[in-house]
Amino acid sequence: MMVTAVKTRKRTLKAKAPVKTRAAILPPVHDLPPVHGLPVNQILKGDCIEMMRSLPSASIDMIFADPPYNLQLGGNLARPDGSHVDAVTDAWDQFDSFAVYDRFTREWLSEAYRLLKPNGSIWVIGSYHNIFRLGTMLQDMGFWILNDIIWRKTNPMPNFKGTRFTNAHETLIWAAKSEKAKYTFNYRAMKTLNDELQMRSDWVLPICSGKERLKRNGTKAHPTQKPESLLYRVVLATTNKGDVVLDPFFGTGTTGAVAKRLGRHWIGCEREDSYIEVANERIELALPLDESALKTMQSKRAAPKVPFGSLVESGWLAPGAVLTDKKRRWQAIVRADGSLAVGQDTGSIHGMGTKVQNAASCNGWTFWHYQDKDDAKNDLKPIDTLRQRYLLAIED
Amino acid sequence: MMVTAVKTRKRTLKAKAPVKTRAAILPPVHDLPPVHGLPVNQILKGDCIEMMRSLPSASIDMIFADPPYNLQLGGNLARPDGSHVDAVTDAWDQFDSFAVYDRFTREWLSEAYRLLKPNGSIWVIGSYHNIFRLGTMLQDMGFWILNDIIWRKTNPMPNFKGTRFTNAHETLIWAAKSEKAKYTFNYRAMKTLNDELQMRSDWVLPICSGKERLKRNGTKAHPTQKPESLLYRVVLATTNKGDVVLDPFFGTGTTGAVAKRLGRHWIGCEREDSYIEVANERIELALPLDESALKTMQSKRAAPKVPFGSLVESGWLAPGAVLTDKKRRWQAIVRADGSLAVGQDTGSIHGMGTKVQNAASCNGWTFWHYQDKDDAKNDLKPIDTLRQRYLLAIED
DNA sequence: CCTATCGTTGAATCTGGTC
DNA sequence: TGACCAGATTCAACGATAG
Repeated sequence: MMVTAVKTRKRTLKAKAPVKTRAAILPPVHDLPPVHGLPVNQILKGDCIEMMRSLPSASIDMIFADPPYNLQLGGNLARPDGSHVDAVTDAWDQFDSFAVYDRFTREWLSEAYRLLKPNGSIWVIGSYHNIFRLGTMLQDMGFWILNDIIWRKTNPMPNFKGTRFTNAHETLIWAAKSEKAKYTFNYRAMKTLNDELQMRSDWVLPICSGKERLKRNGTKAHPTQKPESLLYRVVLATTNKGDVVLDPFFGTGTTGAVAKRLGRHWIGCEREDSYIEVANERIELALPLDESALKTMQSKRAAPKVPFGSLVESGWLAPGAVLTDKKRRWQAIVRADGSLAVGQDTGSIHGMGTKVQNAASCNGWTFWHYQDKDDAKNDLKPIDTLRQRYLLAIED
Repeated sequence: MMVTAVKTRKRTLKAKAPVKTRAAILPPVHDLPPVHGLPVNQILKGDCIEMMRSLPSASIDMIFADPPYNLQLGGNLARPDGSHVDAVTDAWDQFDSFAVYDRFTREWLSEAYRLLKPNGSIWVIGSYHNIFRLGTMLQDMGFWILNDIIWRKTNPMPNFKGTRFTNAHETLIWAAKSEKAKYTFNYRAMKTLNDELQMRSDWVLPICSGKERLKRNGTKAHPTQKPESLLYRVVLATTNKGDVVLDPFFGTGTTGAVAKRLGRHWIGCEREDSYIEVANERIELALPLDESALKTMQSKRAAPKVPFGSLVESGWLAPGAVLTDKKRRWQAIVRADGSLAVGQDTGSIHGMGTKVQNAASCNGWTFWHYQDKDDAKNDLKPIDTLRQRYLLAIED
């Protein structure tokens, strides 16, 4: 079996281009010592299992794998405005059964196990369609799970038909090769990145869009391109400078681009020519992360928004409680879902405030009041004071 | 095999207690129709698998299960043949203990599958130690996963050693009994609860602490008591009033307390006397919500259907009236039979909306607009507002 | 140049009743 | 069981265009 190494174009060639790119102007940032016996900083073209078999055992420091999710989609899906949703229907995501998917998974995970150094670690990412199978198989193969990480998307696609909860996250699993392994975890770097608080297992990051999203002929080059901010955190947390990172499902090369920026070696496996081409161009141009990408890496410390319903389900205000305005002109009953009922009319705290006053708008938090039982005087307090207390209670 | 029903104490008994509880003073608010052939609103004392075997097939609307997941951590673990399993030291033992855990899981999940009604659904909760095995087994048994939900803890325990990411979440899986099942999802109630945004798959809720955390002799009564807010959302989202909710790992009865409050029947399985005692006391004190508070915002799907023709024959819209789309690109004439005419073409409000836009489908109620005479500004309103008024008018 | 509005789009297991 | 059709259903971010 032949390994075809598709090298990224040489910097010297790029410098002759008529328009100087920033990559051509800037000096190379890292000067890493070479790695012997490994085809580093290349894309290996071909089936990932075969490509991995061509590499020597115990040679890789970290593996990041974004395998097919095995989505099992029904027919076409339309948005409420009638437009068509461009779904992931590529051949590479089609498997006949869980058994077929499991066999495929076991094969590439076996190679991953062999390739990892004893103290190396692996990351896999998936959704509920496949992540449970990945996790089970990791455990059965002797990997030792260190964390499951939730990527909470700030801007997920909604559930257009209102049939389920909005699927607003993906799950990553981080595992060592054994229970006793001395894996790399850059605790200090993570804490710094997170405003001096321990980095948690839930990461709030936007999906990959805008200028970061790679395009070919005006359409997305890859259906499931991951954001660089996600890989940045993964690579920074669990590798050291000069380490070798392997991505068996390289796609458009997010892992390679981030590894290059952070001074790590990378190896990618990819079958599709079109992805390889895009990835090589991208990595060649890889620069220090741009402003917007850096910004998303910092934690967001803004106070969380509190839906009125949270007060109800957390028991701060019981369904059935009576709210009034400050002058007790109107009464409203709190209902189980956090809506208010005024006579036959129902709606949100803001909507009902607007309605009873026949106003253009209304801030329900300050308009509606409740009677505090602990208060001897029959004073009314705006429900906003409950929100303040709730915020204090849930504060980290 | 005997089923021991440990009933919650009767209200009349409670009334004789020296200290009157709130539950004793208030009249019972719900009057749920009885459920025949099921020991509802009781704790079944004993092994959960045996208890579940005593219940009839296809009798349960929703199952919430918080199974133990410390089995592989070196506690006393017995193989099915009774022999002792040594503490987990290597991958083989680890695999061995997973096999035991899997067998246990398969047994109670089989019973859960049998007990669920065809359109019922199941919730399981766990951490990375066991959730992947639960998810895989659910899929292998034919359950159809609807969502995985992340309970994002606002106040998790820090990782004291700084060796990993702070484990700040737990994972829930929500699954139907089959792909085609018509499961219950109260979309509108969830949207209302979340300030008019779709409820997402990541839920931010505090852990159970403070006054809610049940104590015995000054220490926590149960090591993993779940917050009521979590169960509140689960029960409100995926059951209807009067449904039967089963919790095979009842513990201190959070599921029962919330079910009672929300007007659902509950059944709990629990082995430990101390938990049963605490749970019964707690549920006895839980206050059911009254009818009006229990009501939630209804989706249009649940509202009675209004044929467009009804608006015409009731005089809300005269034959000959002119409808347009929002941007006045197309005009349609209302005809006496409730059909629309656009030029020579005629059809339903939906059909004509579809046709003029050359779209795949169209909701005529929101597409077609009329001009309100009472409105001084020449604003167009969707004919859906007429339907809303009609619905209010015919409501008694 | 700034702001408002409109159109587009993203790993999605995405309707239900009747004939 | 499949075809038909009434009708319910979306959030955040980005880019282009208009004012």
